[in-house]
Amino acid sequence: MEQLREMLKGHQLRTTTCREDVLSTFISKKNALSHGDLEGMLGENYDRVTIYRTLKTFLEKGIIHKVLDDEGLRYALCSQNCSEEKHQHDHIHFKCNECGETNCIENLHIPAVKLPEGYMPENFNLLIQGICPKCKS
Amino acid sequence: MEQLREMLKGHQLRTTTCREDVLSTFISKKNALSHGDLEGMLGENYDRVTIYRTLKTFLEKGIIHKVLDDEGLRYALCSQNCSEEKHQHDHIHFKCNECGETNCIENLHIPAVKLPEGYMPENFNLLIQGICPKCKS
DNA sequence: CATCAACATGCAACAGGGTTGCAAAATATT
DNA sequence: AATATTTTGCAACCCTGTTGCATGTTGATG
Repeated sequence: MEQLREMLKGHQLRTTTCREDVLSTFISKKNALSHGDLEGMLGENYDRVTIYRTLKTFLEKGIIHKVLDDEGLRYALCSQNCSEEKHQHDHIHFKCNECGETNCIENLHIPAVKLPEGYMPENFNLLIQGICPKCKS
Repeated sequence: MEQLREMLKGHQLRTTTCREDVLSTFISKKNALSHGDLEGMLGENYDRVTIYRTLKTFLEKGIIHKVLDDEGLRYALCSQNCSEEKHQHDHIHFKCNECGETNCIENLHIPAVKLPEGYMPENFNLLIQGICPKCKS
């Protein structure tokens, strides 16, 4: 409750019930969530558009980041305290082909790739698909 | 011309002008293309739906594969001869933040990542964003 | 604790991506 | 040239995401 307000304030955001609810949903569910997921969970309380705008704001402020897989766009909490200026740009995501959940894998770096001459890489995004621990029987 | 027919036949596909045009567009442009890109180039000749279905067919037959970046979904030719059964599942894509083009980087493997216990990876997709050789001045 | 500017929300409307069903057209085969 | 099979175009539809504007909230100030 109180920590939600703190987090929002820390990013220069006013506290509103929608922002608190979206943020606490990201914290409790740990996997990446799409707008549709959030709408399913909170849609009776808030307008679709408000949820879109909340996500956009959180993105800009560095509270969440985009997660892409072959089904579309999702969002997940930034592990580090990212800010408007400085985003952590080195992500590994694992999508389970069984349960469909996508999770960030923390504490793991993407190994260096030596690109051909002339490429100047700025950030890396690795998506691994397979079976997650929960689903392997 | 003739090789297009051969490629289509090789995948058990009837030759139609739409398929030939889409395929030859992928061959001439080398970067990844979205449905919208193709519609822009060929849309006067073919219905949107036909282009969607062509892409879907090519995907299933292993002629093209999906490419994802933060802007959405695109498609690119499979380098190897993939088939319905066997897809090459190890892709590195480079998206230029300057010109917006996304390209496959061939002949480069994704280095092994040691995942936490319990994860069973099946395929890997690495998206690198930065500045491409053409745009670095 | 009342006031007020700045900001957030809901609503309506819209644009784009993507899918499905069905009738008409084109393909490959004989 | 005739036929079965596959493709196409069209209409209709759903989902995602955005914008403009009027109304409602927030938090800072006196």
